[in-house]
Amino acid sequence: MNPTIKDVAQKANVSIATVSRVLHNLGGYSDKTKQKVDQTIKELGYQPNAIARGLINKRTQTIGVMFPDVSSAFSSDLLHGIDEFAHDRNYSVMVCNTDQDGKRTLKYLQLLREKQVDGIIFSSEVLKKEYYDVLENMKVPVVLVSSQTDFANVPYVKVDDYQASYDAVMYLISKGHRKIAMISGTKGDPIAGTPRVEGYRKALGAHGISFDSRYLVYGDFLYESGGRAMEVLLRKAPEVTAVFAASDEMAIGALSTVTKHGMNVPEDISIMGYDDLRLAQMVTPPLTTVRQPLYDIGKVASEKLIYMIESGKTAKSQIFNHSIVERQTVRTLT
Amino acid sequence: MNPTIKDVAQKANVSIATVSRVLHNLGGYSDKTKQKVDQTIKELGYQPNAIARGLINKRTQTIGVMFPDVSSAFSSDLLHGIDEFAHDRNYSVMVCNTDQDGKRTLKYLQLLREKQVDGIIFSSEVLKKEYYDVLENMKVPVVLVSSQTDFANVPYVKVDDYQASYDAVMYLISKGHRKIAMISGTKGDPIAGTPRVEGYRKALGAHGISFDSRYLVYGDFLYESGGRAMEVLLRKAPEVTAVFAASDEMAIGALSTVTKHGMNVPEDISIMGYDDLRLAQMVTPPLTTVRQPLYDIGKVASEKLIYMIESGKTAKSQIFNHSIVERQTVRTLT
DNA sequence: CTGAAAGCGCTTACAG
DNA sequence: CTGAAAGCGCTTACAG
Repeated sequence: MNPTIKDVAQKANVSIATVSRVLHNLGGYSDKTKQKVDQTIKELGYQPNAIARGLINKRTQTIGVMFPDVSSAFSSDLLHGIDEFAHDRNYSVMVCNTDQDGKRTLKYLQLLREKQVDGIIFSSEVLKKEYYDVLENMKVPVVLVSSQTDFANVPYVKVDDYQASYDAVMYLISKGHRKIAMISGTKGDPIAGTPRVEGYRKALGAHGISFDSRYLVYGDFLYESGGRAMEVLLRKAPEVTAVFAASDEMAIGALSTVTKHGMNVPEDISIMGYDDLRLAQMVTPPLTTVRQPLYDIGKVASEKLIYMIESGKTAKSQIFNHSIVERQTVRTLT
Repeated sequence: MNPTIKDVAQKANVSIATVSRVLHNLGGYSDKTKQKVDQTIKELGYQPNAIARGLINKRTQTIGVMFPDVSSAFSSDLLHGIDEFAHDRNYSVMVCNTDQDGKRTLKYLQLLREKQVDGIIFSSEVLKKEYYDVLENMKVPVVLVSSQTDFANVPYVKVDDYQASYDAVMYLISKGHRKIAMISGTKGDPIAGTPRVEGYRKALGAHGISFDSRYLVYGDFLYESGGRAMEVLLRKAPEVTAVFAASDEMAIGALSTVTKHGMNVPEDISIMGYDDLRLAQMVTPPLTTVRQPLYDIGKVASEKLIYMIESGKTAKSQIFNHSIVERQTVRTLT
């Protein structure tokens, strides 16, 4: 058995109350006492038990984080940022992989509740009513990452998807493109789907380019779907000069199939991605994309959550700036 | 305040002992009692408090996982597997990002200890004596992933790095290559560095190919270093026909610089990676590589750890099978 | 079949 | 400056 506060109290000939006081620098003891206690703590190698402390304080100093897919580059960048800030403030983070499955999500929420986490970060998924209900019931602060919700005022931190998409397409137009296709993410996705499509259409409209439904094809954000989408584009709309994909993975999928067809990027067709994951720089040619500062977003989400936990107030949502990272997959048309 | 066991006891007109019993299906109560209790649990929306339970059981049902870099594709695949199994068994997982920093690692270890985790998975890093000491002191089971140690018998789960590297180079030789360079990971790394270099040398030797020190260059497993390494290879040993990199990232870095120099893979030079991360399939041409089943490794590590926690016994180490995934970056020389 | 009580390792009024 | 005591929300002998 590891020593408890009782053991040090005994050995130091003081009460456990006193040990607790010096442990927390609460004052109200003589220097001599403090020294004695400090020393026997060292001798015994005493470590406080956060569980016992948590029971009485009703604070566990741990936060829960829910991802649709922990192993995606997207989630893991976020997680890195979240973890960084949390640990700085002496919070631990528990991860949960929802697999985008409602049952699983509910089960994890339940688990996090039983474990008495102090707050929850909910990432990249729509906060359904049923989730919100249990969250509300748990009475812990929640912040959304790359997501939003209409239920109540749950703060979120994300990029302006509509605007980012708009800017991306504007960029393509500024490079002389007019026949611009889009590979969208999951159809109907209210966060990373629809708003990006709207940004695309709006940018087109701003330049009097009419929307051609053959130019819009749907994927699911993943690599394979980008490749498939590009296949249909090549077949149905070979005149397209540029394609904007709603994720880097899909953009890279598109890039692969273009190459597979013996064409070159950007000479024959330009491709633009979304996210700026690490792999955007790793492909050949390096991908031009719109960047979301995922690590920072994670950090700030963590910061807001901990602020809410410790202050009891609610935090303000925050929209992060996106930016266009010019690399080598977009050609200027003359 | 959320309701406690006391509240349900009161409302159901039984003692908390009885509530606890029906909660755990311990038997020793009438059907009628069970029904009454079950119902008021539902009515009150009672959820047990795992913290209180943990205090008394000395089990928190949570495990800690330490990664040098949570945001790497490598770590996140592992994490996915770990999380999957753990949650299946109703364990939560706490992640820690060590940044490969000794101070940080020690700090996290301390944190995990205070939080009373039931066990720890230590990934991709050498288990230094100082870490081992505190781990030993914590008296919780530990399993190593993609790592090994000489201290005591801490079980590990990994691939046979030496053999995997040997097989990779043998594969290259079987394709007719004899001038084979290697881009190694961090020099002196006892897990993913040295053994892979040895496998390389051994395979060469097996075919009477003498080792040329100009053909061996060191990186740090990351993309950029692979590119740099390839630059020196191109300059100092342009006659090389194939290069084996000790990580997919480095292989892809090499691939980029080869392309940048106007050469083609695999026509002008063959490249082979190590890991089989998702991105190996995403680059063009898709990377031939040696696969480690990271997700499964994570899962099994989780399984072993939980086995140790629950049985009190120690688990056996396990070597996973690697395999060669043939894609399109290796050419047959005739 | 059921309850009173001790106890897990702490913190925090309260009293002196 | 210091200690005795209550209590956080549970589980588990022990007794009946």
